[in-house]
Amino acid sequence: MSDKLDIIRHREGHEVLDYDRYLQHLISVIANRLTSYSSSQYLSQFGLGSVEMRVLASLAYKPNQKAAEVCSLISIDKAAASRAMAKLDSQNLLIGETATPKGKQKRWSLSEKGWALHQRFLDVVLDRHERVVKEIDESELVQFVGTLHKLIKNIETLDTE
Amino acid sequence: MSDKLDIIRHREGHEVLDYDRYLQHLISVIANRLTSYSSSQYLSQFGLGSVEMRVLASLAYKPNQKAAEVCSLISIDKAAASRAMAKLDSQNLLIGETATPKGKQKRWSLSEKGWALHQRFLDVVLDRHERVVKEIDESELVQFVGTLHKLIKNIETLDTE
DNA sequence: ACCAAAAAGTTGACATATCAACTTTTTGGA
DNA sequence: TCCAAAAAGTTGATATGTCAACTTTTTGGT
Repeated sequence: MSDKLDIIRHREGHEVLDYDRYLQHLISVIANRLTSYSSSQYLSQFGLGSVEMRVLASLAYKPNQKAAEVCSLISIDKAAASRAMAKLDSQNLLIGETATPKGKQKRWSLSEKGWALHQRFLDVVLDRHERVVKEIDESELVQFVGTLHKLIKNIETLDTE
Repeated sequence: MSDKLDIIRHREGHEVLDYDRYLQHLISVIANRLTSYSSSQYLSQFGLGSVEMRVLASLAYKPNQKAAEVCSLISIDKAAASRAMAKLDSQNLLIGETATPKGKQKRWSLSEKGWALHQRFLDVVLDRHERVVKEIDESELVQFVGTLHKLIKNIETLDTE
């Protein structure tokens, strides 16, 4: 048991959570707000939700990927990816190429239309990001991102201990 | 336009998101994993979900609160709070007291049974927290929490600009 | 005390995230 | 080449988070 950054306070004889220090709470509040706000931006501006836009962005980042590789890159469930890619494909935002002429499974990339949407998406992402990190200087952000990566590493082993 | 901690990379003539630096992505991955893992812990151990447990914990932190005050403290929607409190109350985990004998709206606190469950909840929270922050030292966590609070402040004004 | 307005709470709907079960496709050994 | 096993993908279900519409309760002015 470590006493570093104690997340327990005492109140009238009871132990209670200290919300101001409880990482999971703080992180979840931020993530929920960001996801919700982004989703409403994407839906109103592009007619697609945040899942679809994240998949699209992942295929810009790394084209010619299988569905499973998209899942791995952006930490999304294969069920969500399946539905999102079906929707993107139905709107001709993707190009799917099979390894052989008779193959069924495809590697996906963005179509022209997909790339055009991706550029508009980036504009929205950057504008929002600027507002989110406003008045936080670069060195602090670098440190912060470093800690996020450490947390992700710890979280990967959560259910194996 | 600021160039601090650029979240855009260039790849084959295209601008793409740099996932390793894109805060929203990193934060969401952590929050989703933590919420999902916590929820399964609470459901299997207590038969209640994370929404119910968060409301319970908030009434430990600050007893004798109205539903709206619970919402404000833990940043939860009043719809979710309404459903969670109905469930907690149905299991006799709460005590509700009206301001006057004929009043209808109640201020909520934990019952004996509620406090007992809260103690078990804290054990689970602390165990998980230890694993999440493993090998990250206190000064780094203090800095990290400071940045989280700055982000929360920025996020509060997201839709007003 | 009454009533209109405000606040609080409830209910239904939908987006996101995840799991489990099932189907389809691919892979690799005989 | 054939087939069993593995991998990949699809579909349905459920938990969380949020919004909007509606109902109930409280508040405050007369």
